[in-house]
Amino acid sequence: MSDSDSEPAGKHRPHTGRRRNDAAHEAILDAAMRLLTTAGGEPVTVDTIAREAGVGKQTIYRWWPTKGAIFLEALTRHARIEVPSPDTGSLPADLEQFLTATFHGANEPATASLLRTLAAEASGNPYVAELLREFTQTRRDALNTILERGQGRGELAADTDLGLMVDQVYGLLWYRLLLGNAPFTPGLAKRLTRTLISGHQ
Amino acid sequence: MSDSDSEPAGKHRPHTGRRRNDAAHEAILDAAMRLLTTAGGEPVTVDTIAREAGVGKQTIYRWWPTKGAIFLEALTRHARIEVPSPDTGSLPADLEQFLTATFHGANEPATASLLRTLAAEASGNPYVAELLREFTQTRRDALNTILERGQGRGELAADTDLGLMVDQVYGLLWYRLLLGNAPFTPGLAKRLTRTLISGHQ
Amino acid sequence: MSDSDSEPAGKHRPHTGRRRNDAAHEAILDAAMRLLTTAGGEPVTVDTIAREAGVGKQTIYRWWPTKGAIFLEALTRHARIEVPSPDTGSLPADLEQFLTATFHGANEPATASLLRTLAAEASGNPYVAELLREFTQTRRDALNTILERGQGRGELAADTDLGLMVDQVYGLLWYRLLLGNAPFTPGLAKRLTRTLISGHQ
Amino acid sequence: MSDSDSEPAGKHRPHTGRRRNDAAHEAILDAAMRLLTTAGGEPVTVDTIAREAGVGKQTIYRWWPTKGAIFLEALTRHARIEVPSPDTGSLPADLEQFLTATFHGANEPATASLLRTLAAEASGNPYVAELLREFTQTRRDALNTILERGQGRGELAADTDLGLMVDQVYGLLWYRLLLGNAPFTPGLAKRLTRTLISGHQ
DNA sequence: TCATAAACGAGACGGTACGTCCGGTCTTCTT
DNA sequence: AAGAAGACCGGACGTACCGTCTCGTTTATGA
Repeated sequence: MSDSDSEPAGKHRPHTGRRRNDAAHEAILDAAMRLLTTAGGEPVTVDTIAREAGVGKQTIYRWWPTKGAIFLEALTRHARIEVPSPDTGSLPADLEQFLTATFHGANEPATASLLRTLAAEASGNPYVAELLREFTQTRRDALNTILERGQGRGELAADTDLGLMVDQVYGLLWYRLLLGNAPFTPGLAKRLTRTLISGHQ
Repeated sequence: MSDSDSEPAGKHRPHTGRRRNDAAHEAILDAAMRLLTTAGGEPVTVDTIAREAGVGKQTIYRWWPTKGAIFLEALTRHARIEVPSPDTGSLPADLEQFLTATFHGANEPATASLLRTLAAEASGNPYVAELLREFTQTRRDALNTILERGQGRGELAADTDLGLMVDQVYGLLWYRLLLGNAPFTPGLAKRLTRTLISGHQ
Repeated sequence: MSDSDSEPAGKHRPHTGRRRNDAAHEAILDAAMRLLTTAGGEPVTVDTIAREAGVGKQTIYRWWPTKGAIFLEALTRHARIEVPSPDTGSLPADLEQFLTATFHGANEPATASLLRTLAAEASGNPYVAELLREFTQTRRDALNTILERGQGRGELAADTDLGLMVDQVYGLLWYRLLLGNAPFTPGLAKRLTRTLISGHQ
Repeated sequence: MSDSDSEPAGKHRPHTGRRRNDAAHEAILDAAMRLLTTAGGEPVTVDTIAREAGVGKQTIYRWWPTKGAIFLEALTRHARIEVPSPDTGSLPADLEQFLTATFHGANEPATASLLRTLAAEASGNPYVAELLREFTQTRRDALNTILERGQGRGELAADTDLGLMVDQVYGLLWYRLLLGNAPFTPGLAKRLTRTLISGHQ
């Protein structure tokens, strides 16, 4: 008694009531991804996700404000295999490694579906757009760090617009992902690396 | 049939039935664009377009198979100010001119809204996706022509992957358009031109 | 042309647009009744009605504000077989005839289901309650007319509370209907007639 | 194990554990009635009752199987002021006394709300319907006893259908309660008494 | 005095129905 | 035949409520 009463920092009550069911949480994310990849033509519905996850719709809306938010969390969870931030001492090597990993990830059907769907949800739903922006920002930051290191070593001109380089990378990625006009072939990372670096020296 | 076709002088054809009303046609496209640009948060509905254009819904579906198709025609009409295919004899000059015009167009709020909306419609509607792909292809072809001319003059390496270059341009365009993380500043065309060419020499 | 133009009172436009689909209208009422009678335990859903009627849910909500309103219209349509207002010159004869018809109607499973369901909807939905009140009022009026005639002939005491008599009739009806503790047997009309009249002489 | 199993005389299971909280019990019934009478338009929810009573929902469902059961207990508790079973030796006197008490109870707003709500819950929930039937049965029995006594004294014809008389009383009661078309005025008991008895002599 | 057991407030959960919204089609009358 | 008006089917949306299921806490025994 006196313990809890005297608890000086006693800021927030210890949470009473049933706690969030992590199994349901996971089941929802799993179901969302599974449906995205399996259902080729994909009006993936909230009801569908709920049924597939064996979950009540309310449970979804309790934790995610929007369908897009579900997909985004599925994406971040799926992509937790961290983007590498290689530091070999050589910009071309670092960059190629980064690009290889990035394009490899984008080649996974699940990831590709998620990104496509998220882009669709983001338009027309500012909240999802913001979430997506935050997600991409961490990727942009990682790439930017690599470039800055190279620039520090003189591998890029001092006045190089690093933001432009980053956009060229992710622009290519999203463009091919969304328009689907060309695949991410194995040699692409090396070719893009060469092009970017010699373009910005 | 032959009646209407042979009707060059178009004198007095019995012609029962009303002819296509071009005013309505235009009103629809105008309304679509107006709604896209004005309505900040934009569930631009077909009903809304119809009402705004003072037109029956059926009149819309008589001429366009899908909501996305309306937007696409609005886009092409709006962008009929033809993309230039400059031929100055110098690749850097040609390219910069092309990019300047392209980025200038993308900076118009109406165009930007249209492209964003179309991207959204395209996902989940394969037909619109195809239309959009056709639209972009003409742009890609124009750019490709410029690049081939430069390559013919030795301004690009013989083994340059022109498709990659094109994707780098349009990737940047769509990326900044959709993610909205950076604007199309005046100097961008020149900077990108320099970067691309020296990257692919 | 001139007909409609010359229409002198021509107050309101002649109604443009597609007209209400009477087939759908009927199908909905039919489906509602069919479901009520067949589905023994009957949370008859709006979706169910829509599906059974082969109709979009919106079509239902366009014309009826509430589920209860559907049932009420189904009831009035079903009960249009007018309550008789017999006038034989003898109150006992008139009353017995009226009661026989009334109890006969209440014995139909469809009617009984409708009345039970409506009573349920009426509680908790004031609008339906009002509709139901209006419906019952016409029945009360019919009975009241019969009684007044008898009273005019001296078959009932001049100070008889006719409202009470009416309530005794319909009270019995609804009570047995809702509580279901006793059926409407053939002799009931005659017995109730005798009781009421000798009770109010 | 064998301990508890072998316990054949199973006399007094000691009952360890916290005991039922009567304060909560009462709070729930109070809250239910308060909400029914105050909340004019009344989707009186279980969650609402729980919050109003300062009680967890489980505490409600531990003691009552259904929302309707709560209301029914609230009703019985509220109506424990026992229905009198007067025995003055005169049927008219007994009956008038009984009716006066009954109508008086039905005039209380709380009782009226409870009965209306219970009628609603009973439809669509057979269990509540059964509970309600049991409740009304005790009232019917009381009235029936009075009538039988009178019949024994020759105040009613020997072949009188007592069940019909009872239904006439409770029919009137429920009808006016549910339809609300007429109040329970002070003179009603006397008038109904006279009518019923002279109707069934 | 402590272990066991039940009841408690809180609140998340699965499920079902609700009433609304939109896309694309169909129907009516007018032009 | 084409147009404006607007009803239609289908199907997803997000909310509300019911009755169940955990949590951690509190209160009563019996060992």
